[in-house]
Amino acid sequence: MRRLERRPTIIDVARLAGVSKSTVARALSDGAEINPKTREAVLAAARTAGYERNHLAVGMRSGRSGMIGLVIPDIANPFWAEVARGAQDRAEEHGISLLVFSSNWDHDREARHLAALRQARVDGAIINPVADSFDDLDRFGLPFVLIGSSAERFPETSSVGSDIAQAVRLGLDNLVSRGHDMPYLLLGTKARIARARFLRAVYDHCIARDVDPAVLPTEDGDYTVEGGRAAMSRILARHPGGHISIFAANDLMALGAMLTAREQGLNCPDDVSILGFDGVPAGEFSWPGLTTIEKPARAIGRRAFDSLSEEIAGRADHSRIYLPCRLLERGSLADRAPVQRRREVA
Amino acid sequence: MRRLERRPTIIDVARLAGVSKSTVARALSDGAEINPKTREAVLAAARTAGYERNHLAVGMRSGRSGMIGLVIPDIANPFWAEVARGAQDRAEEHGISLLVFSSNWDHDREARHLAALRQARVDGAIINPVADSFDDLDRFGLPFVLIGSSAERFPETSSVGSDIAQAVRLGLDNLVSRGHDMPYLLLGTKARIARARFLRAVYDHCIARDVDPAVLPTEDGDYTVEGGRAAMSRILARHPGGHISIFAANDLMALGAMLTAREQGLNCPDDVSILGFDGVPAGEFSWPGLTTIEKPARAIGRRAFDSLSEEIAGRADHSRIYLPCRLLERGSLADRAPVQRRREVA
DNA sequence: ATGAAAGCGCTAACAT
DNA sequence: ATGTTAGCGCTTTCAT
Repeated sequence: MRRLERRPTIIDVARLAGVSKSTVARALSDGAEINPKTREAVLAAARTAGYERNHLAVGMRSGRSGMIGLVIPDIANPFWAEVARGAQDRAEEHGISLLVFSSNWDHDREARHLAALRQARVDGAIINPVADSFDDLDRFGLPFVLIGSSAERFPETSSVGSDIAQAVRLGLDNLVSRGHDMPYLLLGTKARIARARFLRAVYDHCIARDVDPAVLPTEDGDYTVEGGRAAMSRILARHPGGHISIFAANDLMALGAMLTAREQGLNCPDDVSILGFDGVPAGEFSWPGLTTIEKPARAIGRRAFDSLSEEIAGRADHSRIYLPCRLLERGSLADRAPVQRRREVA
Repeated sequence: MRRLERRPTIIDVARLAGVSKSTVARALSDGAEINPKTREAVLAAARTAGYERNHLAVGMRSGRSGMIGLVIPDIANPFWAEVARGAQDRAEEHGISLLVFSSNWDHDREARHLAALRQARVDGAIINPVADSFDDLDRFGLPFVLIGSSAERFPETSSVGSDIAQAVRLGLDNLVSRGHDMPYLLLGTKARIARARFLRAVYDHCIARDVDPAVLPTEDGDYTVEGGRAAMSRILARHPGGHISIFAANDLMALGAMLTAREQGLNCPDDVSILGFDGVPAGEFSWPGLTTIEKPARAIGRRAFDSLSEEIAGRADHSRIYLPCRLLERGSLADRAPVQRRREVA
């Protein structure tokens, strides 16, 4: 492996192997018609030359860059980081590189990122759109797969997300089986699709269980710890007394509610039961551990990659995939015998 | 903006603007000699043509792909996710795209990722090497910057990390000022550079404070929650009685130790004081909140990008940067008046 | 099964 | 200040 100034190209390899450069190209590409013996010889020559394929040139000529984009709100958010990890794992298995962009819930940044992806000539993208209109995505012009709740807005597109309806059923049924009444719903930011999906799932479940959805006590949050604390304060102020059950639309609000409850001298789970939604790592270390519904973040990333591969290959199923969530029982939910129910109004 | 089958190229723009394609190229590139008026006209033509630069072609011709690589152990780990976020933010400001790879602490995967980066013709890379030899990095052949503890092994290379010595000083001094004796040291995985750096910083600090480092009680962990639990059990078994102070080399072990202490009926911070290291989000929600030393993860990512830019530009400072950490006081450390010290042996 | 030749979209001399 | 020309490294017809 001589140290060259110039990096070796297929021409160098061709010379070394005593063949033409098209033969080298064929040896390098997978399904090409070539004599196995010549291929071996070429590959050996490539090895001794220290040759490495120039993906820029390959991409330019073949129209396949071997890269895909991932556009998520925040790579530092544990949920999205897990999604990224799943996508990256799968991409790696397929020899695909991943370009990662954080949109920061900003419409303009997202648009710029989509443009950057196009200019990088990625083969496709996995996107959690903050855009409320289809415009930017429509203009995207490349194959893509949507992830997360906002996918709901784009019915014509392949998407991968978690099964919110199943998740809410899981949570509510667990609460009921423990002898709880309908919990306070700690909702997320208004106008966010995720909020509407959560609420609709609760409503559907109520109707299926013959409960009047209108009686559901709700409180607005904004998916942050602080929002959870504030909402909890308001719940405490309005609550008539007795055990309080909370179902938060995400873990951060649940954790915030737990902090505020404790500061007010309330014990979780004896006085307050809190059920979260997401499955963030922090829920494992709170006291008590946060019982929550875990979204399959990494699996979402993996499946999104698979769906994107289909899209790129042109096998346009345009599938909408909802992955099931699972309940993580950790101790923030009280076990209330049905007999005790009366006392809770006291 | 007509809908073309073929994506417009500079030739289309040139035709539309009535100039040659080199003029278009000049209008598009930043520091080129061109009449401002023609540039405007060309840019306008590009806009109406719906032209978007092909970065693959640009990269191929100019030798600059406009992409850099980020190789970290695990994008799903909150610390590395923050680093990634910092690097991505800065990259975005400079119009650079980020290729992200998780090495999973695996030597072979890392080597494959470095090869992939070379083949993608990235302009450079930010790397946390798991490699214990310089070989792979030496062969890398592209500008790069090291991040994290392992950088210690490669003195000739630009690196960005946290100032462990300052961090340890911060923690130990705080412990002393609260009236604690030297704490049990909960160390990380043997043979990991990070472990040695931490230990050396403690020793240095001891010597500076005229304490015999040999008396330091240590316990081995492996940077995981489980490792922290196991180590805590051993500490509990060997501890003669009285208040226990723990200084863990990372937050996960600290959190594990906290869980075990509570399970053994010990109160934190009354019976056990625990000091962590990292600043993971979970520490905010434990009970009590974990007092810890926060590493400037996002800033490390940002600075790493800046250093890499220097390397790429050829301004080879080969700087070693250590960013300061800060103490996050959250309640897992007891305030022990000096007078109380005697009781701790009781 | 292999080689020759054309060209992907762009930049960088070199002319003018 | 702008145009002309020659590739960057590769894939892909089209011959042979």
